[in-house]
Amino acid sequence: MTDSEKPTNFIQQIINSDLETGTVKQVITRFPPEPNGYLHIGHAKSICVNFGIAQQYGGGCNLRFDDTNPEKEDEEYVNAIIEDVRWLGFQWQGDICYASNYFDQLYSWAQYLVNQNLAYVCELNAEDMREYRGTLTESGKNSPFRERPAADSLALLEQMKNGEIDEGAMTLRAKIDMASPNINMRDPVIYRIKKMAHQRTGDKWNIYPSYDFAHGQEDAIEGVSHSICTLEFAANRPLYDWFVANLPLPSTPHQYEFGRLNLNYTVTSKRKLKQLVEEQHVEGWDDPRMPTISGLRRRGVSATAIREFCDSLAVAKTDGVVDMAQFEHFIRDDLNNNARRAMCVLQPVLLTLSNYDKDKTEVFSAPGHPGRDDLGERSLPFGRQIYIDRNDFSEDTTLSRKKFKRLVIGDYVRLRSAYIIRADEVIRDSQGSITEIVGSIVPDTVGQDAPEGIRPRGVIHWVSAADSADCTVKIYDRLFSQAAPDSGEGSFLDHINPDSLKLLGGCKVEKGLANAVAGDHYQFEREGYFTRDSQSTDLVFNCTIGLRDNWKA
RNA sequence: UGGGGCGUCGCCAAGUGGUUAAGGCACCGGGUUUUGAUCCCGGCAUCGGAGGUUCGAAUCCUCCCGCCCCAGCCA
Repeated sequence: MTDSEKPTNFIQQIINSDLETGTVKQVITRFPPEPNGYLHIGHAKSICVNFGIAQQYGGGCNLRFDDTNPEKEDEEYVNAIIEDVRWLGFQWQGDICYASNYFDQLYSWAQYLVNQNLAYVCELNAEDMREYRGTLTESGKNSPFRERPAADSLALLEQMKNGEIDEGAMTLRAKIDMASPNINMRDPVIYRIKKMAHQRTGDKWNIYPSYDFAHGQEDAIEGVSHSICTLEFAANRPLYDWFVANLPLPSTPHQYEFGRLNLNYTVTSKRKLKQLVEEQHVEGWDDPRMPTISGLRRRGVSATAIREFCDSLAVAKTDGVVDMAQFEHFIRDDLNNNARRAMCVLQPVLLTLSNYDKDKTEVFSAPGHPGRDDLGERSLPFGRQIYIDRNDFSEDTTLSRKKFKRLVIGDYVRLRSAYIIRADEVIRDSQGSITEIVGSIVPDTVGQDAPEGIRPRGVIHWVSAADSADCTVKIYDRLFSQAAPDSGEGSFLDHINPDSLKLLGGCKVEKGLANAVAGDHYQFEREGYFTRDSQSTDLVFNCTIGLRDNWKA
């Protein structure tokens, strides 16, 4: 779908109307990750939405770290997130923003609220506070500290800030309505004591603002016009608006929520991904089986594919689960159009062409891509001995041509970009397994149609035995064997697929790929799409995704 | 259960009172093909349910059913 055909989503409709009425002059959005984990495919949608809208309306999008909880955050994540956003192809407006840059301002707004008699220092402990909060059906009760004089709260807040109060002993709470049907409005905590160094502000603070007290104000400071987040924050919107209404903010941002991306056969929750990493169910955040941006990148998924996929998703208020096949479609689509072709034999078996001179070699030329001349040509050395895949050979002569379009003893097949050959006999070891196939070429068939009377069953790939490179290939399957690993009884860990990684050693690849670079994409013809693994020094290829395979055996 | 949100083909999703109810994915047929790929052609829903308003409803009203989110000093 092109942009012009794409329907206007509900956020764009709101923006259009804001622009028309003049309530908004310049569209500013933001992508606000908390640096407590790596970005995943779900974030990619949010990134595409936020940066995409800013781009569409000629505005800007901020990259802002919502670093209000030093307990869970780390600089490693900050750096990984920056790299991922950049790799996805987006550029934020101006400098990178941090919630922690606004801590002073936030603190003075907290004092402002106290002075307005709209916040107070509460000494209820966590347990009591829960008790006082009430339940979904019963309203809460006022804290006994609710009517504390502003001057006292101010002094206490200062002591909290200075580290003179124990963690958990006090909080600063907004004074709203303990009887509100929206639990978020029942005097929410806006500052809590955490005597903990922050990765950016060091030990300056002993108290940190809560998400609710920070987010809208950050938006206001940055002039964000449309603060777009996911559905689960909808219940926080009244609180967001309450701060915007009661604080002397430089602008009045608004929050809008859309449905986050869910994909089947995987998990998109930083908490769970972190667990997979920490409990070593995977190699790390960038394990190619992970739905993280870094994992997908290492797997060989292109940024373009991720963007196209995200753009194909609707921005709406429904929260569905997208079929992994839909993502895979965009991965294949991009790779099919852009990946260079190459041949790699995954399970090699030696094939000797008995009628081809021992000392003779030829070099054939094959296109880098069947439909793209700009990808040039590649050279394929050929000789008396080549490797083909064990799966491309059978001794069963009863196999129909339709059912088995590969090499069968006594029959013909086309070697891709080379000769038509025939299989004549097999050589076995003492165990009886095939160690070598002996065959023969049909002369003058390179680049030529099959001669009269010879009908190759199909086309198979191959590689020169003398002039190819050894490599290892990693084939991945879905990390979880259940479509919804999250749901149901038990842990999502119970549904980890034990066979999600298959390691194939001793593969043979075209010599030209011996120096392949991680991030370059290849289609190993008749197999799938691959990229060199960035974490190995040896020649290791990760299978990004297999080719579509429509034939039914 | 109180509040908020959502229910259109297996999945995603257009649709905002009058359309043969878009499109994509998946799937099923067929064609092309030196990749069983790509590509091409064709097939594939009466809109959660029941009432009602209307000449006319997926679109409006009523009731019902189902799913998601909120009771962190997480975000």
